[in-house]
Amino acid sequence: MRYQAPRGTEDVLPTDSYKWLKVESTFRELARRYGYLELRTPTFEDTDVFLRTAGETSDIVSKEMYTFTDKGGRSISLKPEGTAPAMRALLEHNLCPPGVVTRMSYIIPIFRYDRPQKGRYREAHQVGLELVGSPSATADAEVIEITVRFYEALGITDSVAKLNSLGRDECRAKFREAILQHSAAFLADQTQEMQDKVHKNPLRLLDSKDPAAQEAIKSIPPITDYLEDESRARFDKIQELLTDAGVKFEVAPDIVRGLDYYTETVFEVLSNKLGAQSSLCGGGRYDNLVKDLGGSSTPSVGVAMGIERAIIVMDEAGLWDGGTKPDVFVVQATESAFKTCQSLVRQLRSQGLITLVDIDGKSMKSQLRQADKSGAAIALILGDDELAKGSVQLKKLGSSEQIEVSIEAVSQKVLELR
RNA sequence: GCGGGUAUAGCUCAGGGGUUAGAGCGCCUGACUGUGGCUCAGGAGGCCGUGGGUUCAAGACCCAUUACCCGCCCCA
Repeated sequence: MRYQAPRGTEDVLPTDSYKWLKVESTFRELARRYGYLELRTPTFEDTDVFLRTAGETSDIVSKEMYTFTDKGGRSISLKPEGTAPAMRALLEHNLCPPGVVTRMSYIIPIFRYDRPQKGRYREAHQVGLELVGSPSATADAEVIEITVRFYEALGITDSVAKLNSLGRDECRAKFREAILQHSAAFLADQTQEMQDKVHKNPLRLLDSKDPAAQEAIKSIPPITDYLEDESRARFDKIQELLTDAGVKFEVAPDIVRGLDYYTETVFEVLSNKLGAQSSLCGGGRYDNLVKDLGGSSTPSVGVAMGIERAIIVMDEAGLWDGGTKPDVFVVQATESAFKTCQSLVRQLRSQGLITLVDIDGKSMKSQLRQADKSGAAIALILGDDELAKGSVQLKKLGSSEQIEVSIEAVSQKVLELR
């Protein structure tokens, strides 16, 4: 136990990786059906990509990035989130000119230097979607719908999609003002750090877990009361579209998100199985991000879903149907059967059957134990008697049924019975 | 970054100053000829997280450190 994985990172062991494959393949299949093509971007980016987009007031960018200077003197950061790099790539390759709608997906590691906890790691993984270039409410609804379908497909049923609108610049300014007014008395008692935080971004007060903060903001009307007509109309339209699509959601004024680039729509899916971390995913509309990166105005909406968090919730809900099991284990009963066993194994594998065989010359008893432990559905036993008859014993593990089949017919028989 | 808890076998955990550190599960071997699971018998496997200190004596007490867990913060 000399070396350990670095703090906040984890190994996915061979016995658990099927969970990751399940989450990723479920996501890929869903993305495929909605026409989202996969984008792959580098693990690190110029630090500016994040400074220009996620915002100075976000903790993620201001204090949680893995930033270093490379040997060429460039400031580099491991990516703490996926949207800004995705937009950088689109811009760089000219894939989002005005008027063009682009759908893309990604599966990435993210890095944040934070104190690890249940559901919170220094290296985490996300699957995400970006619907780029559309200002319409239908786009927001599409992304939210896919998100909810994703969790449905994984069997996660007790989580709730929460939806809010942060409006645009003008109404948000008015709302910030209202928060500051209502919370002035509360803030006076707070630490300097807290005061600074709220003054930089008053919205952050809304999702505070501090009961005193909750009390202070109780009397503030929801932000949706401040929305301009256009934003109001979009928010209503999204809800209508989601309702039509049979997507369950709740409107939640306390959903504000931690990245500064969001405009209007924001949403999360929450679960109570994640300890202090309640959100399974987060997303929203980011109409200014591409412009912030030096492109033309490109209204867009996206979502990022945590893989580890989905797995935690599925673990606790007992939603796994087990990993990959071998179809068949070939047991060599006598020494002289070695070559025939080997060729039988090759034959089975060429048929696409997951086939295991002992490689250490263990006793037959041991081989059958291995077969049992492996979870193989069938054991094929081959010794001198079978060699003479050109047959094998086919044993259904889990029952004690055993039949003799000719060696020519054995692949077919295993395919039928596995 | 702040506060609290935990660290003993592959896993879950006992042992709380005094010989060679234990249990359950798991693993390996065997119970006469070529048959797994159940049972029984035997066996392997421990820098008692790491470093220092106190003591005749430390797995145990003290300090530090690292990791994990729980809260704050933050969020995937």
